[in-house]
Parts: sequence; C-alpha cells; structure tokens
Amino acid sequence: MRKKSNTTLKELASHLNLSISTISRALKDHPDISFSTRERVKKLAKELNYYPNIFAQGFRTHRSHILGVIVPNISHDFTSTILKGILNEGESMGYRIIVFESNNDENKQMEMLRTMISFGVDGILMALTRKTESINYVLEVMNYVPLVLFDKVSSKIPCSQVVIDDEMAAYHAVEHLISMGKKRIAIIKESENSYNSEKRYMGYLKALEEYNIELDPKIVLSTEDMSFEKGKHIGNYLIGMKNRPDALFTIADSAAIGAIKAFNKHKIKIPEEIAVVGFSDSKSCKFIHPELSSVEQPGEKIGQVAIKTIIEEIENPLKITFSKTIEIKTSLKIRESSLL
Amino acid sequence: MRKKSNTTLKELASHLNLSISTISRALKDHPDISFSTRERVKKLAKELNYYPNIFAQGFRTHRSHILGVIVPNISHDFTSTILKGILNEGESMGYRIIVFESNNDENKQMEMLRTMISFGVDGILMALTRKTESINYVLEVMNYVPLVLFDKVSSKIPCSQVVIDDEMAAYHAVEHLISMGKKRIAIIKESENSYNSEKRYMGYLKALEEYNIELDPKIVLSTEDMSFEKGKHIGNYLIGMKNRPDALFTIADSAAIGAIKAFNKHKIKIPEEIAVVGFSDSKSCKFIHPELSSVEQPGEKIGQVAIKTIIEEIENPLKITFSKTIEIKTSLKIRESSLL
DNA sequence: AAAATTAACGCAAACGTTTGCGACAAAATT
DNA sequence: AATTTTGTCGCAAACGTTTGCGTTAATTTT
Repeated sequence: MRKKSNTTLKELASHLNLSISTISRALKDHPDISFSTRERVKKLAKELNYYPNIFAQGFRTHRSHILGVIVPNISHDFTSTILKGILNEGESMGYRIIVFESNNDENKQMEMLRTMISFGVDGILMALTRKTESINYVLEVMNYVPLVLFDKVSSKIPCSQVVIDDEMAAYHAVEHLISMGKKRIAIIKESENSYNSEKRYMGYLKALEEYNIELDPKIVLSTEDMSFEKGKHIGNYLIGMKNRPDALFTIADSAAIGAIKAFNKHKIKIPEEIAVVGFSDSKSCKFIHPELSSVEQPGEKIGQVAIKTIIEEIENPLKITFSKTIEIKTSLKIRESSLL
Repeated sequence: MRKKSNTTLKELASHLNLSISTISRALKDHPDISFSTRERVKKLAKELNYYPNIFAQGFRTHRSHILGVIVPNISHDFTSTILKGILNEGESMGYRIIVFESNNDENKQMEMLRTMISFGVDGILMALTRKTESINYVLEVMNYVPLVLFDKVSSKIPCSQVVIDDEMAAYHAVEHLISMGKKRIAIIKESENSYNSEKRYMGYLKALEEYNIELDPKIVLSTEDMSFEKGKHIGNYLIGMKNRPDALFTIADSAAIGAIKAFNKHKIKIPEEIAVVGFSDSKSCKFIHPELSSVEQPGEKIGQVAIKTIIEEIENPLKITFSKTIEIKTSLKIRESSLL
C-alpha cells in the first residue's frame, strides 16, 4: 500500500501503443503530435493519475522550478509577511519554494547556500544575516545561480535587490514628529552594523539637520536586539533623564511598544509629553494604547517583487547583464501615539 | 560565467584514475574502499567543490530528503513559530523543507498535495484548512507518502498527529477564572467547524459543569475570523449587555486583545469587572495593558515533534503500522488580565 | 508524374548517481 | 602448497525524462 509507485511515461506508452517520446511530447502540446493523440494521451494520463517525476525531469533539463529562500528569522512578523508574498506569487508562477532559516548565523547562511546549489535550485532569494562580513562565498554562489536580495541587503553584492528607501522613510517619520512641534527627538537603533538601521539613522540625522535641530548623542540609543524588553528598558532610562526628550523614533515597532509600556506605567502622557513613532507597522501597533504610529513597509509586495525579478532573471538569462535595485514605497501610518 | 556547471563523479574519477563507482562509495564511506583512497577522494572533492547532483541522486534512489509543509497562513504568529521548529529540526536531520500556503482554500490544499507527490517529497506535514470536508484525496495521498498532521488536525484521517490537549487547556483556563471568583464567563469561539475551537469550547463547557455554573448561550459568541477587530466589536457588545459577564475566555489572543481594547476605552476595570484569558500566548500578550493571561502552546516544540515523527516514519517504513497522536503540554500563563 | 514538403511518430542517447555482481590480488586458513 | 577468505576496486544496468534526428506515409508543389 504505502509507496504506491507513480505512473510513468512508459506505462502510458504501452497502454496506447505509442512510443515514450510521443507521450512526452503529447503532454507538452508539441506541434509534431496530432490533436487526436494529444487528447488520447492526456485523457489516459488523467485516468492513470500520471504526474511527471520531477527528479527525472530536473535531472534531464537542469531546471528544478525550485527557488530557495533564506531568511534570518522566520517567526519575525515582517519576515513571514514577505514570505507570504513569495509563496503566493511563486505558486502562481509555477515555482516551489524551499525555505531556510539562518538564525543570523553567517556560517549557516554559507552552508545553506551551498546546499541550495547542490540542490539545483533555479534561483535564490535572500535576506542577509545581521552582519554578513565575508561576501566572497556569496559572489561564488552567483556563478551558479541567480541571486536576489531583499530587506536585508548589501551594496557590496552586485545583484538585484528589493528594498525600501529606509533613509527617506525615517526622514519622513522624524519630519512628522517635528511638524507636531517636537524638538528633542530620541532614537532607538541597532548597535551592530545593520544596513537598514544605519540608513534609518541617516534619515533621522537628515531630518534634524534639515530643520535645524541640534543632534544630542545622549538620546541616540543603540541596542543589539530591538526587543520589546529592551524598548521598555530604554523607555525607563529616557524617563529618568534630566533633560527628557519629547519624542521617540525607533527603527522597529517592538522597541517602540516596549517604550510606550514604560511611559504608560509612569503616567507619561503620549503623545503630549512624548510622541512615539515605530517602524514596520506590524499588527501589534494597534494593540497598544495609544495606538502606535509607524512606517508601513509592505511585506507582501516586497516578497512578490523579489520573486518576480528573480524569475525574470532565470527565464531571460542573457538579457540581464546589469542588476537593478527596486525600491518599494513605504507610507507613514499616523496614529494616536504621535497625533496631537 | 553564469551557470558554471557542477563537478561530477566522473570528473573526480578521471582526476584520480578511479572508477565512478569507487568515487561514489568513497564519498559515502563504504567499507569496500580503502581508507587511503577514501581520503584522497574526499580531499579532491573538496578541492573541486564537488556537491552531488540531488536530482540524479533522488532520481536514482527515490529519496529526495525533501519534506513538504502545508499551512493555512504563514504570517500567523503561531504558525510561523511552528515552522521555525520544523526548519531548524529539519536542518539538523538533513532534510530540506518546501513550504506551501493553502490560504484556507481546500482546493489549493488538494492541488498542493498532488504537486508534492509528483515532486517526490519524502513526507508531508500539514495543518488542515479550516474546513476540510472531503478527505478522500488526503487518504489517497497517504498511499504514496507518509503524512503527519499538526495543529489543525482531523480524527478522520488515520495518520500520526501532533496536537495539544485543547480541551484540557481550555478547561484549566476557565477553571482559573472560576478560582478567581468569576461566575459569569463569556467565550469567543469560531463559528465554522474548527476542530480546535470545538475542543476548546468543550473544555469551557466541562469547566462550567464541573463547577456548577449554568451555561448562558447569550455569552457564547461565535465569529468566523477571530480577528482583533472582531474581538473589539464583541467586547463592545458585551459591555452593552444588561447582564454583563465578569470574565471572558477567547480561543485566540487576537480577539482577547481586541476585547481588552474595547473594555479599556469604556473604562471597564480589568480584571476586577471583567477578567480576560486568551489562547496561544503570542508575543502581543505582553504588549497590551493589562498584560493578557493566555494558554501557552509551544509552537517550536510542536514543529520539532512533528518533523521528528515523520522522519521516524520515513526511515522505518515497516515498523510503523499504527498511527499515534502526540499531545504537547500546554501551560497557562497568568498575567494581569486575570490576576486579582 | 516526379519531386519536394509536411505531418506524425519512433529511436536512442544523454543526464549523474547508485548498487549488485564480478574480478583480481593479497592475505589468511587449512 | 592448495584452498579459502578478505580487501579493493571496476563493469554495467537502471532510474524516467527530454530531444535531436531519422523514418515513413501522406500531402502538396512543380
């Protein structure tokens, strides 16, 4: 019972007294095969529940119709949304998706890339680990198979990338706080060399400069994990400052929510005393009170665009000689936490 | 440059003046091959960056070392946590994971199962769509490849299943509310035939009965999507009742959080006036104020156990003639929303 | 009517790996 | 010394599909 073996072309052939090659072509609507036999073959194939053996197929054609995806952390809200976009778009384009989680471990990331190559994936989509230092092995991979980066990217890797304009998005978020009359705006960012975090910090700096607000390093807070707990901790710290900020911008929602919890506990009025804006517009922005303003980055869209570009590169290997960077539009969702 | 082709056994063989079969065996530590040549082969393989062609391998051995996973919604917090467990455990067991999202569409689910079969996955892990009505095609699939269900399961399908004891978990949650002195306990559950929801409802009923509390159908609320918004809506409804409940149990956190938001807005004291307990212990339980009590179901553990059992069944196909149901322990996380 | 074209199909090689079997020499046993 | 065993390795088939090329008969063109 178990391991009922699949019907093969050979069986179909013997049933219809045709050759294997005719069957193969008939199923693919090859013009050499007459309409009537095409129909007969298809009918029988359906009856006998024929499905091509993908291994034989991939073995022969060197095409797997499998795409590999590597993400640092799959249970991260934003990441799983991107994945959703990749899966659904892949599904409709006839590609299967094989998922790896690097857990922000560069060695694992490297090993996974190798596995994928030997696996014969047609292309690789990847969000880099937090610090990806040696990129040589990534370049090596690109000799075998097209690669597209998304979300966590690197300008050092010459391939197509799907990103948001982190700097602009942060700029607008901070600008919004300024327009609300805030003058002393703190920021929580990542301490490690995170590409996204640095860009967002740039946007923060740019906004301050644009509006002639002096930068105070004391309210530029860095943390390595941007967690809810860290946000709470830093929130408490801010409250205790002699010269307390009147606004807070964080490069991740979780930390913003943590900070709000701290502010609430100490009866600090939001947004009157401190306004808060987060980043990513995760679902939980609406859970907290007051509801958190945040920069929306459309994860599904990012996933869809990423997979579309890699399929484009797979299916037109010659055409693509240059790599492009695609920026997905973000939008600032203004809610109670920053609306006076 | 692109499409540099992979080293093959043949190349290794000609480099060392050995036969292909010797190379193959050497790389697999076959005892027939002397230690010295084994080492020589491995050394060269590393130098020439040899990786086996998985298609040829799978084609030959009928083993892919790929496992298929179908989930209804990947961006669901709990689901992605399970996936995390599956991916990490799979990684260490030498299996690759191919992920499908059914979007709660049974037709899609069916099509995906078929795709997997033709794909030659070694096994399938699946959480069923909300209503899976015709199970014949699932049974058919089991003729080809082992199947393990998790989270959203069905007793009608004779295969191993990894679940939690929904009924007991709900029972304890409600019991806890009762022990806090609550006597009029509302519930929000799913209206569609959801296996989990029904089980949890059973637990609710059981607790009421056990403690001689009469069931009031007016405070048994059903909704089809258990969203944050629905929770808010129902929360408002509960507030408006003449005979307002003094506690609320929901079979999902999101709805509980929505309800809390509604209660907060109307200055209903939690837990004094209404205590609340949710289900799943998602991260956002700590985001809301007051922090939400919830039934913790360990997603990573569920994923790990699920993949372990299917690998067990794959690698010992004879031994397994019966299918087992594994229950993962839950625990009630008591927080401010239900602690007087 | 002869030649050329077309339509419909079959042959057979190739893809890279695994594996049962056989071969041969060296070593161990009688 | 003759036999058996052991240690190493090679041969060749097989897995299911695709595809260039060849074949045959029917059709069209000259």
